[in-house]
Amino acid sequence: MGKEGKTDDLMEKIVALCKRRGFIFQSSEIYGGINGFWDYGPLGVELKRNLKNIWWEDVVRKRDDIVGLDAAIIMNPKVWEASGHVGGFSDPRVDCKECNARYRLDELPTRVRVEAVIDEMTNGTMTVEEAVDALTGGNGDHFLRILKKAHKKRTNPSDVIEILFGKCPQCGGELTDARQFNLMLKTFIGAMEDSSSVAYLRPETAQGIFANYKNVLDTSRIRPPFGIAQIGKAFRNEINPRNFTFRSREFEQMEIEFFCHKDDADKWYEYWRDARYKWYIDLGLTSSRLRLRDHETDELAHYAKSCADIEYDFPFGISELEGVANRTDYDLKKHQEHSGKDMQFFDDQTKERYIPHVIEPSGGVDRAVLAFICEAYTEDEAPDDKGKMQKRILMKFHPRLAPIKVAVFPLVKKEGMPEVARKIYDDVLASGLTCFYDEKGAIGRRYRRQDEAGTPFCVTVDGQTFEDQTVTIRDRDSLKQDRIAVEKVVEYVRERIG
RNA sequence: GCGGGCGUAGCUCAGUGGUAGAGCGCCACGUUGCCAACGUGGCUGUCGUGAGUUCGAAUCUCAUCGCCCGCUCCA
Repeated sequence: MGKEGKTDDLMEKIVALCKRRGFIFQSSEIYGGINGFWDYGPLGVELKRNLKNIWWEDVVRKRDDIVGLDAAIIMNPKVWEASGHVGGFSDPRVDCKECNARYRLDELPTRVRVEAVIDEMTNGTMTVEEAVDALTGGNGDHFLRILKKAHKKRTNPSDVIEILFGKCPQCGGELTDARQFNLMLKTFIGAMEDSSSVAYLRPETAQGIFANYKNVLDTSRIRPPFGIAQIGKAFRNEINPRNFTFRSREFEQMEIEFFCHKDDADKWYEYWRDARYKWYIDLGLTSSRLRLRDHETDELAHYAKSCADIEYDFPFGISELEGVANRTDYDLKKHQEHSGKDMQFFDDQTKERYIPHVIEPSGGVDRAVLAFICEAYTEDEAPDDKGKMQKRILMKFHPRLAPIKVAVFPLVKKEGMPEVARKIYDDVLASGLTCFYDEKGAIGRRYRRQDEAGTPFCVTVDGQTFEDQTVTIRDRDSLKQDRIAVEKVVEYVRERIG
């Protein structure tokens, strides 16, 4: 009820599966939930951890030009002043209730200002157009109409003020009260809650890297071009969290700040843009739903010279997974100004002293996890025990990402099969692969449960196991079974995980 | 933040003022021998939360929290 026409909505099915199988739960659900926060369940945490580990392996451990960092979530508030997060976004805003236009409070004229301008207009020292311009910066259709009419009819100035003041300059609608918009979550350091103890939960991980750039340079014997990588939580007090975990108030970023000479910045930008795009493809986002999009010049943030988004076509629309930006020397320069510390690098070969430019590949961990979940979600048909085709739901995770790599079953729960299966299970666990043992219910049902968990391989102990020490191993996607020696199970799986 | 829709068992939902239900699931036992099997028995709810109206509220009213859609926002 109330879901007419949406019962087969893909995103709803995915959210339902995530809960049913223990991938993702709403935070604090037993207390009615809390908007914009999510918990990862037993399968979800494995999936997310696999993704982060693969990223870390690929961008830190397998490279000699990137080092890792794990900075604190709470930093000196001056960091956020330097980065522009405190100043730029904390002005009070008012909205028009009619047309939803949003204004900074200081963009709107005060009553005194309205009185003064109308006064000038009445005296003839200002034209109607100039008056509108003075009051609204030229963007006030409603004000223009009212003032023109008032001018022609010589309306009493105080009546005009009453009509205009506190109304939307564009449509004349009612305005809301002024409200503060600051997307940083705030807390207090120490026991006293006053303005001197205010601190912020970081709204991005990048600043922790910039603030430590000098420390890393001085201690790790590394020099440009080099990168610092970090995975960590960030917090934004989003006005409207939406689309499952896609826009959350607490989220995790995986981010590289890559420092290089200005002359090499374009080259490194292109390198990282293409490398990061390929990374997602290699992990299984092979479909046409992934795309790389360069930003138009007018779309660029004030600190970026160029920027590309790696985007995924989610069931709710095309949205950004990762942004790769050429941030120039903007951030280090800002921190040099605000901290008074020299951020220059001295190249003793070229004898050049410079502030490095920064290429930033910044990805959302939760967004990537969600994209891999959406990509993996598959409905197909498989025969039941009578050969009749039944709907099957499976998660086609890349084996590297799959939360559980292998499940082990006895074909039936007797004749010593559970004991043999248990032994295989223990051996697989000891090898370091995630493994799941299940002996409950019919074999077909156990296979289907693992399909929904995205487990790529299921090993089954049957009667033949006792004759020749072999088991069947079933492929999640094709349903095909191979018969292999018991001692080859780990090797078989490892070969296919890659 | 604005407008609209919605909230009943783990899941999907029925129930429109009079004893909270179905299917699936889950658990146990038996049967069963490779893809959501069958039989028998069992488990599950502050009807999102709080207040109000009423003899009586899952049902009507208000508030609140959460979810979905469209705008808005995303430094």
